[in-house]
Amino acid sequence: MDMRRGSSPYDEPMSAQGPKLAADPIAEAARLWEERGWADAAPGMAAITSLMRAHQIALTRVEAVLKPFGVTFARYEVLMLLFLSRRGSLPMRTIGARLQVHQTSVTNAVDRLEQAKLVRRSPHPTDRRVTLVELTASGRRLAERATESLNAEVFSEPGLSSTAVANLVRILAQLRQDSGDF
Amino acid sequence: MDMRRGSSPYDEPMSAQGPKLAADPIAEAARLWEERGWADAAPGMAAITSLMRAHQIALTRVEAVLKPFGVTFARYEVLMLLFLSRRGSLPMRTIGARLQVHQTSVTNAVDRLEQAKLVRRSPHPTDRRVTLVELTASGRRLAERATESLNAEVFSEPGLSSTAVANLVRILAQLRQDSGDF
DNA sequence: GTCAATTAGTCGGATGTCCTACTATTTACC
DNA sequence: GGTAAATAGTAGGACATCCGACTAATTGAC
Repeated sequence: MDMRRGSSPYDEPMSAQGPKLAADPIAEAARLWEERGWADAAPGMAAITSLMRAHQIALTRVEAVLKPFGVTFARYEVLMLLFLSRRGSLPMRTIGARLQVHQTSVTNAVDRLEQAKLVRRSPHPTDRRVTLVELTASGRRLAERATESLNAEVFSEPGLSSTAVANLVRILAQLRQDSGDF
Repeated sequence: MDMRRGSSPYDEPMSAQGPKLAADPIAEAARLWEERGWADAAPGMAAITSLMRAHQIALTRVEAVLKPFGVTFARYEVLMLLFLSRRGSLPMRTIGARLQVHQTSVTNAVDRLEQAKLVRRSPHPTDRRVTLVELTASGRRLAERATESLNAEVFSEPGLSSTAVANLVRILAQLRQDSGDF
């Protein structure tokens, strides 16, 4: 629920009691949850709301770095999947399964990547149902350069201590595993 | 970048050496990052990729619970912002600021909520630029019932220990704060 | 006081995601 | 072997998000 930028009373102007340097809006929301008698759900609400907001922040940072390369994060993920694969080509279906997105999202991303001549569709040699996607030379170059930018500007400095990063990855791995993610 | 459902070689079928019970694909991706000489960026990549995936999982769970109520999470957030506010009405602009979304997203959400007769637009008494949004009686009822469902089915059982939940919230608060979120 | 700058909302367009068909192939069962 | 079931991909539609542009109203500077 978030409710950011709020001081105590959500729709009242800043109280006259002082500046009150902007408390964490998610902590505020959790407090309101407790007041409503939903105390047992407050921590979970705070966790999920935090996740939503952190995702939005991370995505914005990543997209800003990728913008000069003319690709979005969704398309970058497709490029990197191909970049890191052995053969350099993958069936559409496999891309969707690896990235955990719907097949139609893959069709969409590959359409745009193909228009930008970063990937190429080609028929599977034996199974005519399958469409293979492979990087072009410029697609490979872009994947490498974009990754270097992302590594330098985002991944190397995620805005958390290395301990916090490790804990975050561990906790989220637990959550993903409980959801049957792997 | 995730690359889920992968055994070691990304585009090779499951090796003949055994079942190899599906390793964490994000851990796999981090390993590949290191192999490419990007070891210093690997933890950050893993953290951000985990965030993306965890967000997707959480959103899917939440949307599933809200579906019977006929609202999406975006619209539910608007309803709850109004539900928890004192006056029960807020300017469009304030809603966008609190939820940290673009004004046009607020226009979109309020349009749909208004069509569903869950909220109502009304003019601001003194500032004619401002449009106030307020809950209708059915909007208030829906907000309460939807929250009870969400609390019972998602927030009370986030799929993590209470310690993990507390740590997650704390770490993400750090990340949000570093990004100037509050 | 008058006109420029700011602020609030909306509209149209681009992107991404999902869902429900629908077509084309391949597999599998009798 | 021939037909039904499963699999791969695409098309169209619904939503959400952002951006840039545009209108209306309020503020502020001279």
